Amino acid sequence: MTGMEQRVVTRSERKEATRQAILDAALTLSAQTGLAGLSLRSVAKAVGIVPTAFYRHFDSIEELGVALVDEAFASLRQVLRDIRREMDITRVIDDSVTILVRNVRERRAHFLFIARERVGGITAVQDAVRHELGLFERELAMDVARLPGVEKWSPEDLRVLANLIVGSMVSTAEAIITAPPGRPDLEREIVRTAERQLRMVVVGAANWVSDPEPGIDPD
Amino acid sequence: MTGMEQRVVTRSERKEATRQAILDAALTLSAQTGLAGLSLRSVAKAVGIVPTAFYRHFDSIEELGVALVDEAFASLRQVLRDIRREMDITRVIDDSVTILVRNVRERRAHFLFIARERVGGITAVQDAVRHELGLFERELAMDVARLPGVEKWSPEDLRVLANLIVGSMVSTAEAIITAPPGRPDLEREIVRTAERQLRMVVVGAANWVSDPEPGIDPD
DNA sequence: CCTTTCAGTGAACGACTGTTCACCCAAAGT
DNA sequence: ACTTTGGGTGAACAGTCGTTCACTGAAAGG
Repeated sequence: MTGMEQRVVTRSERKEATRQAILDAALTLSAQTGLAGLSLRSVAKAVGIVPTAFYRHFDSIEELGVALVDEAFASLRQVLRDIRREMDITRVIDDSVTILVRNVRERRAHFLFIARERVGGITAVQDAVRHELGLFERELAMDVARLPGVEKWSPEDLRVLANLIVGSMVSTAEAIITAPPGRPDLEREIVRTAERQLRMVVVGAANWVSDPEPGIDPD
Repeated sequence: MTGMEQRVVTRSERKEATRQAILDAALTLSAQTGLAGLSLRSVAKAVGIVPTAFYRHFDSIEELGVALVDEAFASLRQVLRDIRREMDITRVIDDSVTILVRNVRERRAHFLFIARERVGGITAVQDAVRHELGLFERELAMDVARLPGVEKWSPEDLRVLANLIVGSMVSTAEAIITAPPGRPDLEREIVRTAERQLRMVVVGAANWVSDPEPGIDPD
């Protein structure tokens, strides 16, 4: 470091910047082709380096995929953690939807990546997404169990309700991702729909009575 | 035609058989690589013909993709039509889920294809799926509007409810597709969950009151 | 100042892609 | 019986893919 204000860019800083540029370019490009259709040469061209220079930062294309998955999953875990933390009984719905929408909007590329690879990617990535959502679903079921009125619910009903909520959140996230950017009116419409749907679900849950023993419905 | 019982396979029959074999192989192979990752040579090898023979049946790979989309969409429209037709007020839920599950199971490859291309494919296919689901959602909203107890609902609430139901159905279909084949126990668990979720939604709908004018909830 | 380190370069590899062409030969038409 | 039709064949094309290699030139270390 010099005493001057002028910034001296060290070599490792330049390297890290290039590595991040590769990750950013790969994330952008994979939005159109998918992770499987990602091309080393297209990434290199987008970054502004020659294809072989890529190997100074990653051992292979596959390792780049792993790094992308890690980066995107950090965003996914972040939003799930935020939603779980802000569990205020009085305003769960509005807060949850707000947090979800804000995170998806801010890290749009990451969630687009996850949404794509969740169903279209290689099996390992699909399983990882499912595992993450499954964990959140169980935690959510525990949170919901503490709400008043559901103390007498069967564990299975709790799980089914949590599954319904998570599914609705996935739908909402997909809707936001799919909506063209720079259209706040469409986004607010999605938010309104999501909130109303969650409210309907909650009303349904409030009027729900768990069967203590499963049996055939009497006609 | 001979008077004998022996089957004489005409040339056009052989051609149609090969064409269908190409479609089947493409559907199977695209389940692992996606439509974008489909390779002409891999399809030809699976069918048992030389790569160039492919062009006796399709003008290009892109046209094969279009044919696959058409084939899969026929299955999608079929299940949506079936569900809408069997709208019996007393047993909507069980019937709907049963029809959905049966169709998805029987045409598993088609729905896997749609699920993949719905989020991962090229924009045209994505828009086509969204359009199809949007049509069904509107029709479903009209059907729901005729059920007792929802006559005084606002049109927007009807649309939101239909959107929630469609979303739940998409989740259920994805769950069935994702579940490993030959596991009827997992499948029945998915069916149970789907039915229970729809029942919760219906209970929520039954106890829902549309706001005539949107306003802030009184604390 | 001299040496070492190393991100980036450019050529080359084998394998793969979609597509075209001339050719073959059995079935269909006359 | 002769001709035409047409699905299937095999070679070849230009292009892309991921990856390896020897090399350069400037920054970092001594």
